[in-house]
Amino acid sequence: MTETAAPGRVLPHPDRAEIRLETVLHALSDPVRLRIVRELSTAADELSCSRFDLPVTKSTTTHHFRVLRESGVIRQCYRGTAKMSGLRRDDLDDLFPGLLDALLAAARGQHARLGEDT
Amino acid sequence: MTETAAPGRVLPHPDRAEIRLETVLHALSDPVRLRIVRELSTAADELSCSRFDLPVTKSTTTHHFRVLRESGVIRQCYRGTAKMSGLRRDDLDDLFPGLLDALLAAARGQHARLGEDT
DNA sequence: CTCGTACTACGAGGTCTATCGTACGAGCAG
DNA sequence: CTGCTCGTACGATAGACCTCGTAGTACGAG
Repeated sequence: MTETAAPGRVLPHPDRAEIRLETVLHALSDPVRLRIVRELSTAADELSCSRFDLPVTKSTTTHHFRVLRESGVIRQCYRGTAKMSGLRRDDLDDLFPGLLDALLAAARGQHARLGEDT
Repeated sequence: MTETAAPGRVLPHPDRAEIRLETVLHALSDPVRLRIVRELSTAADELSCSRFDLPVTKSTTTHHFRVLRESGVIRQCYRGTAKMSGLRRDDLDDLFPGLLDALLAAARGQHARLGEDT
């Protein structure tokens, strides 16, 4: 196939320089999204959206993944019908050194402390 | 006056154990509040609300300080008519080790990079 | 007591967000 | 081609949020 990709099959991401701290923090201030990021961080590779067992419908899941992608927290691409997602560690570490690690540690710590779902 | 204190003169703060990461991140996802915290972090001591020159009205300023206090990011107390505010470094460092420093570094870095107001 | 300053409380307007349901497109297995 | 699964788009709704203006309370100075 010579064409680039099917329409709607290409996903817009912000450039590294366009990533803003407030937007990232806002993206992570939602419990569902924080949980996605936490699970994503433990996975060695990228994960498909359907790998997650979230307490919301599929529509809402799509919405949350988009917020994460548009804020620059994750990178997404299609692989067949599956949409793979992975953390943008390199970009985030470059922009905000140590922030992602501290954030993930805090998220895991709180999760262990309060032991909510998942 | 026989009553304990004037109404509204006592400020409710969340206990350390009640501070939630999502709430903290949400509190810091607003540019005005992030700026308050950034200025607060450079001050050796506590500051009064009127020390800040924010691009919003006083009503809105009160609102933002309350969000920060109720999320557990800052501690506030009255000193005469002035309301003093200070970061809850000890509590935050205990709950989320390294997070506050990484956050402040990220905020300063972005501020230096983009050079917005203030 | 009176006044000025510092901050708050309340209500309103406009915007954003999270959530859902339903209907649809893209790819893969028969 | 026919289904099946994965994910999207769109519309709707209810709630939260930022902002403001006005009116009011607490404290200290004169």
